[in-house]
Amino acid sequence: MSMLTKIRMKCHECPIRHSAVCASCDEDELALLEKIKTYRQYEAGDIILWRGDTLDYVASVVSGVATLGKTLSDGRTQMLGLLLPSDFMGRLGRQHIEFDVTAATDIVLCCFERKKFEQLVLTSPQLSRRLLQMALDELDSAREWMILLGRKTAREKIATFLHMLLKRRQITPADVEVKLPLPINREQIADYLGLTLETVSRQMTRLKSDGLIDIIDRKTLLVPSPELLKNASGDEDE
Amino acid sequence: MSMLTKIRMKCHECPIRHSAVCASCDEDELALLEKIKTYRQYEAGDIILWRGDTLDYVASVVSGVATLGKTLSDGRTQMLGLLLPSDFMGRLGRQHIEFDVTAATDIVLCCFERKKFEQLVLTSPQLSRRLLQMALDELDSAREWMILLGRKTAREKIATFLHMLLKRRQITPADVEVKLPLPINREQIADYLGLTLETVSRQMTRLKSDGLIDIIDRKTLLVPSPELLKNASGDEDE
DNA sequence: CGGATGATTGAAATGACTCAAATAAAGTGG
DNA sequence: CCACTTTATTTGAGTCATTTCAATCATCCG
Repeated sequence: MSMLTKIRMKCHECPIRHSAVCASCDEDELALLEKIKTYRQYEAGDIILWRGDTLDYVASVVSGVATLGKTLSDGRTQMLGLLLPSDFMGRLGRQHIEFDVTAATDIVLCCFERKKFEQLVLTSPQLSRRLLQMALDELDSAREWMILLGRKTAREKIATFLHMLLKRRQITPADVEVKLPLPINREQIADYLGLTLETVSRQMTRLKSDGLIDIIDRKTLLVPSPELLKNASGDEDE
Repeated sequence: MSMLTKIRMKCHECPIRHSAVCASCDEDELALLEKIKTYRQYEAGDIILWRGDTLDYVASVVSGVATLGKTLSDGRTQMLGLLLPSDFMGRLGRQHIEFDVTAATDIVLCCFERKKFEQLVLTSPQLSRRLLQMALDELDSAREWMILLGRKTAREKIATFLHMLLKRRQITPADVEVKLPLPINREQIADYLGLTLETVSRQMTRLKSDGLIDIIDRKTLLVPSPELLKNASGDEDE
């Protein structure tokens, strides 16, 4: 991990001010958070936390992408979540982390010392309510992913993944061509979807030849119609 | 759903008093809960909630087993969780439920009117903390299941499932023969593990011929050594 | 006993995997 | 800026685990 320019930022100017764990905090609570926060940066590929590490900090992703994963003893790896800007990492009331956290791209974290943060949660109903809400949201997406892992075909998995990225990026009209940057490589996609990287590659070229996506380069796709992608994802129309 | 004898019970006598959502409530809070609770019973096979139903109640499982599942438009089903005694069902702040909830066995629920319960949560830090803790625990187990669904072999899936049932039932010494009742049938196991019922059946007979389990009848196994089962589950020793 | 439902077993098909090789893109250092 | 190495991705051919479809067996229950 190399040293980069230290970041300082006021919470008011923070890009995730209204979507992160602090979203529903008022000015007073924000001031308290401001006092205990520090920014940290990691470069793509850096391990942020190893499974079993002591959890001295909890953090919000400010910019960049991290992955949450676990590896079985024989090397099989399953990614359990992508941490995108405004996502929260770290579990309250737990000394040790259960998973490996890795920086998929260069990333900036807004870190809070765990003990102090927990203290704050006890006194701030806003914060604890927001935390519960975020945990429940995470639970919902974990369950969505269980359906994907357990029941979807390789093609549906890829389509779901891409459509999910699309949704998380921005609100886009369903029928307009969109450029979609991929934050992770084929192997990581495979680990996220419970596939091999070869299958990921094959299914992506298949989606391409079916006209659902266009591959500009390794890390950039063009999606002519998000709607079509969704239709290929196996989800019922909601 | 047939009418059974109405149940009444004092919270003090409740078998899940110290493990359910009310676990860390004090006497005062308990008294408030007592006022808004009602018991409901369902028979094995009853649908407790359909996806999309209005969520008027939240509830704890007192006895019996329920399943939480979702079905894709073409009929593929994935079970997302087993609700065992002391588990909580219902999501705060949500009008509608996302999943189907089905009684796998005869079941007794301790129900709270959602609105009143949410009111109570706002005023009881004990309750809201416990709720957060339970949500995080559920998140952990959903993630464990993601590893199972994404990366484990059929055999490992069955072994993991059986070992999980064993763990949830009671604290048993790892090397003593245990009787293990199965709360769900082969098809439901298949839906839980992302398999077909034929594969479940085949792998169970294989585990039997390997001496890891003994099949007493459809719904009852004998596990000579939980430790051996764990070894077959693919999890690293923790 | 008979009929229904649940579980097992068999044979064949298949989707995804493994292993291996070929391309493509991204660094690296002169 | 170009050869060279390294890493990421694609493509191919063959294999294998699980599924699918079909039939049999077992168990439960009126």
